[in-house]
Amino acid sequence: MENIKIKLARVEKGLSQQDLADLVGATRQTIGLIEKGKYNPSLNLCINIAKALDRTLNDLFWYEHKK
Amino acid sequence: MENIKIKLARVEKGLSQQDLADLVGATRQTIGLIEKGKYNPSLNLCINIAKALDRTLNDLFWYEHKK
DNA sequence: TAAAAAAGCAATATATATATTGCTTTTTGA
DNA sequence: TCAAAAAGCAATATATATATTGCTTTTTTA
Repeated sequence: MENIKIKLARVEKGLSQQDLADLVGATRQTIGLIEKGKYNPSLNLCINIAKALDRTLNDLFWYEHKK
Repeated sequence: MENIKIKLARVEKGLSQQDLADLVGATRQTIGLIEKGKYNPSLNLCINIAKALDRTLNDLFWYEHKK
């Protein structure tokens, strides 16, 4: 499923996918696919994205999983 | 650097590396290297580990990064 | 409403996470 | 204190995240 949280946080900061990609040292395509929920990104990339968007891992990548 | 948080949470639940590996569908070696801080695991694996240990991503993988 | 910017899509190449195997060292418990 | 379990280490194999390139479609804006 799409990761709407990243897209929202990104747009909220007025960044394009390319802008975010540059900030985290990734590719526009990679960012696009992560937002589309078609990737299983590495922890480091997740952390870099979170920092670039002033969010935490939980904010962007954690959903309350029912026990 | 070592990820002491995972090791602590794992031992706290009385699990061996092999036990945790089985729970998350990974290998003992992979768990060991993650605990040693020598891996850049995938988001999915991080999420599975967090769920298996009843923790969140932030609990195990997020350090307060100074701005 | 048209041009520019942003985003989507897809194929191939490359880097690296993860598995597998086998052995050694450390830790634990009877 | 010693045997068994757990963890460390290292080499090779495999799967997959990510990059690269090029083109198309959608969105934005003047």
